[in-house]
Amino acid sequence: MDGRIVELKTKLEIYRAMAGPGANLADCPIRDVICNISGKWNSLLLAALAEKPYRFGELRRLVPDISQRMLTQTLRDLQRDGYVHRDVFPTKPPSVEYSLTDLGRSMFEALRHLMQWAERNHAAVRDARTRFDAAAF
Amino acid sequence: MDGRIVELKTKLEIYRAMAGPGANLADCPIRDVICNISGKWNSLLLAALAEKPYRFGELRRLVPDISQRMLTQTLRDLQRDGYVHRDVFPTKPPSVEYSLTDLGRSMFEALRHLMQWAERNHAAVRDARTRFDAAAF
DNA sequence: CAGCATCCCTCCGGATACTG
DNA sequence: CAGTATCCGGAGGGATGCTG
Repeated sequence: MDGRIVELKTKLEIYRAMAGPGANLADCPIRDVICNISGKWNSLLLAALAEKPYRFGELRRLVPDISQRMLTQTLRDLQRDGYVHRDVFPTKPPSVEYSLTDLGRSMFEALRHLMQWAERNHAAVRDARTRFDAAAF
Repeated sequence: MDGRIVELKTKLEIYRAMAGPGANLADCPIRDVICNISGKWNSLLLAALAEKPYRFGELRRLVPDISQRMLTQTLRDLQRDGYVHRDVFPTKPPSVEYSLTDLGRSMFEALRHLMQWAERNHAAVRDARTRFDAAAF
């Protein structure tokens, strides 16, 4: 299946206007990047770590209703993409500190715009939603 | 300060405020908004419609490997949140045109920062990813 | 042309229990 | 303290067929 090639081509066409003519996309970056920061807890943890480094247990207390499984998994995903650095101190008992990398800080700077917009326009979105649902009947 | 710290605290405070008993995290504005633009096809369709209005079939040809089901559903979701306007022309056969609303354009302006970042730093993210996977074994 | 309906399957994410 | 391991329900999303 040549879906990837086709998709790549459409991506190029679609983003030509905003990316400029020199845009040489090696892959489909938007989905690839956005999918990994749009999880249920990702933006929240990124916001926390952008404030200051935190240890595992601190994050757990800071976000009480995240399951331990999802906290581990989300942190690993963020680390895998290079946004988060993981420091292990072989003390007894061991402690692990998480912090944003330069790449993470750079990315969060872009994400901030969207978070800011979301906070300011949340009411408008919710209004549109209820209006749409009402019109459905 | 530069407003950045304030912004981050705001987000954490929003979370803390509703982290009480019986709190529904679906009310978190950031997640509530971001979740609905972070689907598999959402950013792609938004980018397309930000270019110019399109009809249903045009979008289908523009993004060949989206299933018809997902195209319909994604457009409805975007319309529900007030980002997309749906114009029906009762011609024969009927035609439907989709376009961005003012709210949609406003939101896409914020989203663009993230998309641009993704395009520019996609290689760095992929490098980090392969490095992480290699270190695992 | 622009959808809706149906089947089906993957995988996200919560709950719970165990370990170095 | 900072994780792994396992089970499982439900939402997300693809393929196909039918309609006004």
